Amino acid sequence: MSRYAELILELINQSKDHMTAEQIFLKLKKAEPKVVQATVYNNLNALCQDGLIRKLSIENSPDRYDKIRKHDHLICRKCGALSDINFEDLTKNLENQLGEDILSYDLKVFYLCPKCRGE
Amino acid sequence: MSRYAELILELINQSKDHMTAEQIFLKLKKAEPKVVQATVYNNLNALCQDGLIRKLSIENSPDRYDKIRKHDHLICRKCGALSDINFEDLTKNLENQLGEDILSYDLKVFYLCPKCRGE
DNA sequence: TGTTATAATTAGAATAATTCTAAAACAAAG
DNA sequence: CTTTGTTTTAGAATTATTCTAATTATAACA
Repeated sequence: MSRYAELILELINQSKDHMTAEQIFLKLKKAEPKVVQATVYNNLNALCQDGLIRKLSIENSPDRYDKIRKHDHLICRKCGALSDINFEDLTKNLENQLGEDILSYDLKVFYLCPKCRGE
Repeated sequence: MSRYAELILELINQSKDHMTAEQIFLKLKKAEPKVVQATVYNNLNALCQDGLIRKLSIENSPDRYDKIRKHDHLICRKCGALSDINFEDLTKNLENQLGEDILSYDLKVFYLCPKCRGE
């Protein structure tokens, strides 16, 4: 694995945020001022291919990159705040309904976060 | 609702596909040769805002637009084929786990379609 | 060590998707 | 008819991302 790929993987695994490629680039740049955007994109793609991170596509926002450990996402419809949550695993349930093996699933749950609800 | 908005809404509601803005534009153009891409984007955004359609963001593909009626999506990891499926409604289940009201959820299930599995 | 091969990185152009801007066309209301 | 507001247009602009070709770094080995 390439030098930058390791650093990027570490950044993603250590961050609680769901960073865009741009944010990852800026963060990496602090430690490695010579790095360039294309490198970040290349490595992000490679890491996705290798199954070490996953890409999250979310409406009206650039793609975000996330650790691979299985979890779901909770999103505020109003302010867009995105957080991790662990709902009970649905794999078996979904397989029963589908009647076939599933590889994975992606669950986003929309609600109003306390802050936005309070207004 | 604007002229084109109605036509676009109808196209989406009548199609079984999950069309990109580009595909909708091309389809609409057949009936309305003067229409222009920006108009399609404007109207798609307006329709989303009004809650009449929904936008689907899927990794490595432009956004797609879909009817609003609640359903889930089944996606082949290999060929990317996207189809609708109705899994049992999870709202109550998720609300129990979350302890709060949810507005909606978006569930994508990945598997290998029979064609790709067969290879 | 010098030579060759391979992989990683860079700079910057190119592309794709989408949005913006300002003007033109259209529609409705007085 | 005018005025006012909305919709549509053309095309430029922006954003996110990928591509290309050159450059640099790394490793393999004669």
